[in-house]
Amino acid sequence: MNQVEEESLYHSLEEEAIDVDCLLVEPRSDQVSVSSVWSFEEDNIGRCIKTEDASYNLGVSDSNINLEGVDTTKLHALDEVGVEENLLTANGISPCDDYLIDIGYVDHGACIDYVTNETLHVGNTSSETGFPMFRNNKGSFGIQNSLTDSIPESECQSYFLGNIFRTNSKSVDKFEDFSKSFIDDEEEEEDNEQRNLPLQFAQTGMELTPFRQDLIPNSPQDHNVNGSGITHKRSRKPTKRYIDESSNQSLKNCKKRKEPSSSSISKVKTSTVRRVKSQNEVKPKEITPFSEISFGKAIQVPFISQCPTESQKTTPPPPTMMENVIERCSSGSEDDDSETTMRSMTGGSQRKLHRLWTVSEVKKLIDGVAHFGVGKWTHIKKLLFSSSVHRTPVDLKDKWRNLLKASRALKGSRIEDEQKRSQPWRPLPKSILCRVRELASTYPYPREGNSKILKSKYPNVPHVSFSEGIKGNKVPVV
DNA sequence: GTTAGGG
DNA sequence: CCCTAAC
Repeated sequence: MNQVEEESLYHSLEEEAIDVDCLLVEPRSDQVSVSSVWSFEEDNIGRCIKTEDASYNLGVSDSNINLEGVDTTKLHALDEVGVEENLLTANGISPCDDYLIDIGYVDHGACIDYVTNETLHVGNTSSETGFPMFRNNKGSFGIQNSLTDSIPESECQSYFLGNIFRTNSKSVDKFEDFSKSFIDDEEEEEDNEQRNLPLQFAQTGMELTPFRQDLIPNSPQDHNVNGSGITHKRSRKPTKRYIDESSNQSLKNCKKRKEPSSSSISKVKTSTVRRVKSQNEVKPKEITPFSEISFGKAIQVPFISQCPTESQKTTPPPPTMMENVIERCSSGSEDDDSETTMRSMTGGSQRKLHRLWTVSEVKKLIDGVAHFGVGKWTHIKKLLFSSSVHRTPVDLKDKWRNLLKASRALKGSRIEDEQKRSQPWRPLPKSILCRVRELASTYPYPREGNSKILKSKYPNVPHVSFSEGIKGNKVPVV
């Protein structure tokens, strides 16, 4: 292809890209946008985009949508059947209620997915479609249920067991805990926030980004009309943190616009995020003229350069939501009777949920220390705290440290009854503290009176009383 | 990846 | 609970 041809092609592509961009930034005009997209694609299939791409952007993974048999019927069905029916969950919750009100474009994609994919099955849905709302909590879970309506229940269960608890290889009991925690979980407000995610997500245009990417740089022969055998990596839904940061970002941008001199697109540094490992890279974004000054819309992914030579950066996939899911799943289990949900919002970075240590947890920890010794936090975690996911080995270590402190304090002031008054914040039974003290003498915490405390004293001591019998395997020979 | 220790 | 150095 010579250069002239290339240029003309790029030029036309550029125009069409602009059109699409207009579509993309108007997520609320539901019917129009969807049908327009299809007609657009119908017209330009030869050059610009292949069916797979379109379905990709609409959330259809294994698309039955052909251009010839264009889906007027399907789209009709979409309108007539009623999306809510399709998405109604097994437990009666319709997760799309909220979505459908607000989202429009993205949701239509999702709905098309359901309507057209007659051969949809769980594995496909989960692993390949990457349906943006899937990895969420309740809502997405419900969606998943809806997808599996026609599927044997065992299959669904096996799916969840296989995927959610893949690493831990839990029993079905865990699954029950898991699902229970979805049903009667405690944090309503977080749920609400999460439900709002797709709205913002749609408005940011994040999900729509690949559409334009597919549109621009590829040469015609790259567009496989059949779209067979091409797997796309799909952009994921941004995490809550991402949304927060983006919101802050957009607020900043809005402020800058209001301020007198807003001539240049200032490089707004991302608000200081303490945990850098969540690579939510928020790039400075240009506010498109279409965007309202609202949270989500202000941070739409800009259609930066329509020049095809400049490769557009893909928006970084936000970190997985699995962590959240797992945390939720564990929250229903065992001893989380008293669990405070203090969230300190320090500048956008969220602290981990502060969960008070229950007595049973402390007992387990002490047991573990008695069995494995101090410092074997991962062993203790794996064996005794495997069910409570939110307790990390570091947590165990910290707790043990605090217990030691407490036990020393107890030793100092020998007034046991006044425990409640002197230490109202620690309603630990004195028996436990006594045990901690005993263990502390036998298993001296590293560097904390390490050398002072009886190095010579071999731990054949009476600390066994708590859990009947140490198996004698790991006695710390000092 | 784990642990210790300071914050 | 977070962070980080040290291992």
